[in-house]
Amino acid sequence: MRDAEQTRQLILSVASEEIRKSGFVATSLSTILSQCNISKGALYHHFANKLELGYAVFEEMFTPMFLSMWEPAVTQDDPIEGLIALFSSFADDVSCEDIICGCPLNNLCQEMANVDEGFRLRILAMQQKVNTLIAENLRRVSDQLRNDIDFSQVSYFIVSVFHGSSNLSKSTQNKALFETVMAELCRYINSLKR
Amino acid sequence: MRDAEQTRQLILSVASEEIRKSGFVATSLSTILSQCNISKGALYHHFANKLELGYAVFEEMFTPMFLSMWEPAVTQDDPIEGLIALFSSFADDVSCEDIICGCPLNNLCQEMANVDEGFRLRILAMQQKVNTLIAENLRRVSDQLRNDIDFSQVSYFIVSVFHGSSNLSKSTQNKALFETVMAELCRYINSLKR
DNA sequence: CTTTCAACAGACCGACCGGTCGGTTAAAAT
DNA sequence: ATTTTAACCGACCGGTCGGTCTGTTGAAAG
Repeated sequence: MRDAEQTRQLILSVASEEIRKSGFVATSLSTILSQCNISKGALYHHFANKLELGYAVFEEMFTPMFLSMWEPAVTQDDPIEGLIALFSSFADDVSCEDIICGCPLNNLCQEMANVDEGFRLRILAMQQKVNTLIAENLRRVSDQLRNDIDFSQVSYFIVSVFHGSSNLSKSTQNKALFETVMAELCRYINSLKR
Repeated sequence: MRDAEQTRQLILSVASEEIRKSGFVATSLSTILSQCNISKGALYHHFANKLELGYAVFEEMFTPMFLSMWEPAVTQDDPIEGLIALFSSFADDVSCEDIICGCPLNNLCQEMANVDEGFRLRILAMQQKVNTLIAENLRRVSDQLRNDIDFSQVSYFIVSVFHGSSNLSKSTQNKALFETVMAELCRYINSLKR
């Protein structure tokens, strides 16, 4: 009957979904508890406090999510085509609900970076990891690209567009705006080729 | 002695600064009251509730701020040079504290667009106004630009980069990253020329 | 001088928050 | 069969929040 690890995973799963939808602060423990059908005692048996739960969600749920999104796109033979395919398919496949929620990394950065150092450092590490991932894979095919490219700069630029557009789209509640910006982003990425 | 309008402006001023720094939800009325040295009765004499205060801050403080930032840049003779000058000077002049706070429009969009319809519609209107402003002024000089440009798309793209980069920079707590992305943005804008 | 009312003061309220703690239960170890 | 303890329960706590309401005050109008 009792399975501590399963309970822990249930908490992480429900908490990550709730944080994704409502943010960290707005997510109340009581909401998580009722969705999990567990008591407050159970939650505090597995996590020291709300902040530690948030860190666990970031590390065990969000981090794999980010990497599984960016990594396949840039590690393939042609990272340029990989990124274009990623953004194109993203614009096609993303649900209206996802648009409303936005990217969890971007959301948490905005909400928590100034509030909690633990979150800030985790977010920073993740951003740098993504940036390195993109930059190094672009450098890998630098012979196919213009020779005036600052790979790190371009990489941060790309991520900025992605996060900025997903944020902009929150006010329209539909993905039309997101698709528009992604189209321009693909055009930009294509212009990196020599 | 008593000056109702002055009190109202004081409240708006303190509230806008606090919302800019901490967001709408995290800004408590007690903080505003103590900074204004007024009572809760005074605040509720001028504003029906916290939400109405937030709307007033958006309309009377933030909206003029946004317009005064974007308008002069694009309405000048050469909007391309205007935008580049804007982003360059912004990267130079912005304080570390401003970076940490981020753009109020972007912040409110992220925080409130999914939570309150009143905020969402106001933010949406502002975004569309800025987009129209940029797009129409680019179209004005379209003879100097490439002929394959979708002005609205490019305009949303530019704003996305700006907001995305100011958000990214929150995790680093310094403006180096912001400067980097602004540099790439200026390069992108230059590439619009024919 | 008196009246009137906008402008303000601040005690108070219920709701909700994260967190604590003593008690219970189920299952593994002996 | 008994003991032990990890896993879980849920009542309770202090604190903060937005919001209400009664009362006071100052200045303008009559």
